[in-house]
Amino acid sequence: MAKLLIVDDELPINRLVCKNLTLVGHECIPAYDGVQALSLIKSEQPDLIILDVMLPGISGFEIMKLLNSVPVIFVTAKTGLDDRIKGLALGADDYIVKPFEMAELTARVQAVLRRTKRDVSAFSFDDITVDFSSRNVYKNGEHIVLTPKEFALLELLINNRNLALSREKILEKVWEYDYCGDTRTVDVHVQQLRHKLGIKDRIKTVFKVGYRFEI
Amino acid sequence: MAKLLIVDDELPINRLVCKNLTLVGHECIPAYDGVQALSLIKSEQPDLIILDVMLPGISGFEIMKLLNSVPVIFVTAKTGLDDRIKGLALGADDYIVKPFEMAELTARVQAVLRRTKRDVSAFSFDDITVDFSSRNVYKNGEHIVLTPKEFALLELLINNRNLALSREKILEKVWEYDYCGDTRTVDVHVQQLRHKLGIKDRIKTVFKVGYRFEI
DNA sequence: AATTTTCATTACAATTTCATAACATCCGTC
DNA sequence: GACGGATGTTATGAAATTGTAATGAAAATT
Repeated sequence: MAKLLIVDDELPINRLVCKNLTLVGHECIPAYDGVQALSLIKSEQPDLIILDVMLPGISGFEIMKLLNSVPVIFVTAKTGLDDRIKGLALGADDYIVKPFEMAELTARVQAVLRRTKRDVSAFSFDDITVDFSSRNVYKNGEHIVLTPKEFALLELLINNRNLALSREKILEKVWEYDYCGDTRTVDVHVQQLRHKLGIKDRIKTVFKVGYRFEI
Repeated sequence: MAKLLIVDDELPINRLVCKNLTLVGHECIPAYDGVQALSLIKSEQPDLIILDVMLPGISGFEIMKLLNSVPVIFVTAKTGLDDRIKGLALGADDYIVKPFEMAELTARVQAVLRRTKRDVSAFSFDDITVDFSSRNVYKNGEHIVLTPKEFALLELLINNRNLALSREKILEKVWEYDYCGDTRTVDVHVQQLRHKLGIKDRIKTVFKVGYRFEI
């Protein structure tokens, strides 16, 4: 999960990009012109900027000249070679030409985030942070040690937050598919999670069904 | 300026790429198939690899899976979205589609080299210094002798610090790609590193998964 | 060829995980 | 409020996983 600044003056495109990148877990801040972008870069300190070249007022190229260390993916309608080279020469981390497929944009975003080490595939709620890439969990900055089953269960709950998960479903996903154990096993692990994380009301019991992680 | 490995089985293209990149001041080493590429990566330790996907023998994708920290620019004739995403997901630093203009390739090479500029030929933590260029390790100024496997493992851990690395991933990267050994081998080498470097708590075990180097 | 070094494998010890059981408490229904 | 089933809580021992040291084969060096 990373904080992204989406700079594009075309409202529908900006919306679409934001929506898609939010869906894969990022926080997206839209900006619709160069001046707004510069101000948001200062105040929000995004991890990555997706920057349209053609902007009212200050152009994308000029914005990039003012940047220092923030990674940038350039977006433009121009397919001319000069523009691409200009973008890369200015220090862009990547370049994508309109019209582009959303899948390609998200792939490029992930690639840039990975190599600039700015991606923190983490999930936070209350005073708890779950870092999936390092498999660490913190509560108030303090490290919480989870066993493999506990971590897998927490991961499942987070990925299906606000959904009621049946014990059977949980068994199927966290344990082996054909595992034929007591469903009470699930209960015990849920209690363990509640205890270790100190969250009583986030993991709700759905009577006669299973559990639901509410956020 | 930099040492580049050009991997392409089509002789004229390989020649052309080499020629152009040599003209802008790089040292170019050509490779014409996957096996040759792997061997040259080991012996020459290039700063950047330009990698064609379609190769006789081992594919470009498979080569990339085995790489650790060397930057890669993918070259392919396929314009399909899947291939592009696959390349980026595997950790490619850039992607270029045939046929491409030489000016664009050289621009992308410069861009990748600029942002991967490895000014850190050494890595230090606690009382330990790891010098990657000379492959020396010091603890309190005292020289620590590491075997090749141990050094490769340490390098992998440092390059992926604060990430949970699975035993399979470690085997894949440090050992040969088709090596089919006991995963306990990884454990033994990790213990050896912990012992030699005198770091017990830096290399954490991630139960049921593998290890994580914390810094 | 002899010596040294590297390293995969093995066996066993130490540790961790986790399913189960046993009992306590809660919930909905009557 | 009483009942029965469902869930919360805690403890325990077996099983799985990892730590450790030793061994001998293979590779590298002399």
